[in-house]
Amino acid sequence: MTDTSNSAAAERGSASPSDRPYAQTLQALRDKGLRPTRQRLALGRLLFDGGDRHVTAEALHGEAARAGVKVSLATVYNTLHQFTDAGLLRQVVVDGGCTYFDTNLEDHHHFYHVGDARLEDIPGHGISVTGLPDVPEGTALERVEVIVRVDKA
Amino acid sequence: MTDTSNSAAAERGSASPSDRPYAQTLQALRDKGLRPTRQRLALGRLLFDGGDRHVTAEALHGEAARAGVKVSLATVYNTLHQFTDAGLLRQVVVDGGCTYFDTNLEDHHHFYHVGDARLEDIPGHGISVTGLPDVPEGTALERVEVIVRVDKA
DNA sequence: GGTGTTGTTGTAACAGTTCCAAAGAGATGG
DNA sequence: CCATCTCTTTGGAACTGTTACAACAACACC
Repeated sequence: MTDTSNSAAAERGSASPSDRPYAQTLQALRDKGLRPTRQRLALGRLLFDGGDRHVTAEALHGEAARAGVKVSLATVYNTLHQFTDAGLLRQVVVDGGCTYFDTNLEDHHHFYHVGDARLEDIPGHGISVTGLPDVPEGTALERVEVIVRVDKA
Repeated sequence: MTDTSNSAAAERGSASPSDRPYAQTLQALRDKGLRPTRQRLALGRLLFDGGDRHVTAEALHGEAARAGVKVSLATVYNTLHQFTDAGLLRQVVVDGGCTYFDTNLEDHHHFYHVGDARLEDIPGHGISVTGLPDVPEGTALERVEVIVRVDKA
């Protein structure tokens, strides 16, 4: 029963990402020479379907399990790192203890909810940091991170 | 850009720090109802003698050992947290893996040297972050952290 | 299909940190 | 100075998030 290979035909994505959740992931995996395996695609869908997200490895692992996708924690870690290397995710550091991965690749900053260890994008692009001195001798700027720590009022 | 007078150094150093290195620590411990034990005083001296510092628990432990002070790692952790609670230290988060404690209590920001996992104060107080939206409903601002990640050029 | 390459997985290893129960040091009142 | 009570310190076990590893599975290619 399988003449239904239209999804394969549709893969060459130049349309909006919400259109075909896999398209973006698929393309990026190809570009990086990573095989589009069941696990990677499933995780890709969880990550990139819907809006911007901030996940930890453990959280994503649980989510996958709940969604009926059988993936090992090791694979979740591998995949998150591969996605990061492939430029599909960004790693955000806010708190010892665990690592957050952000699907929003734009230059932006975060609110960090101290109480529930949750990360939230700061909306808008109006933020700017002024008065920064030159970086130390012999170093190059990598990124400026602004983390606004907030807690329950 | 404000004038760069160092008020922390002033507050701390007006009575020549090398003179009575314990004084500040002692007083703060008293205020918090913590006994001024050998360990706490020794660590206090290592931390507050000299300029602003950024230490990890492990680093301070090693330093203490090298200085001939016998302190267990558990005590170093305890002490760092107690000092933080007492308002003598500030905890800075830059990278998973380990926790940094900063003796500089002023409102300031950091360069983070990615390569050697080292933290450095950003000199001057001219930095300001503009364009920040209001904090999310039901939360209160705790702190704005700016971390300028730099790496070997 | 065989065969080599790439992925996945469970588990062990690891690092930093915290927890814990027992021993030690400091304060307090006689 | 002793008894006693409380606060500290300590070593080691336990825990957590993460990485390493070796065996097994899946796929691509001839």
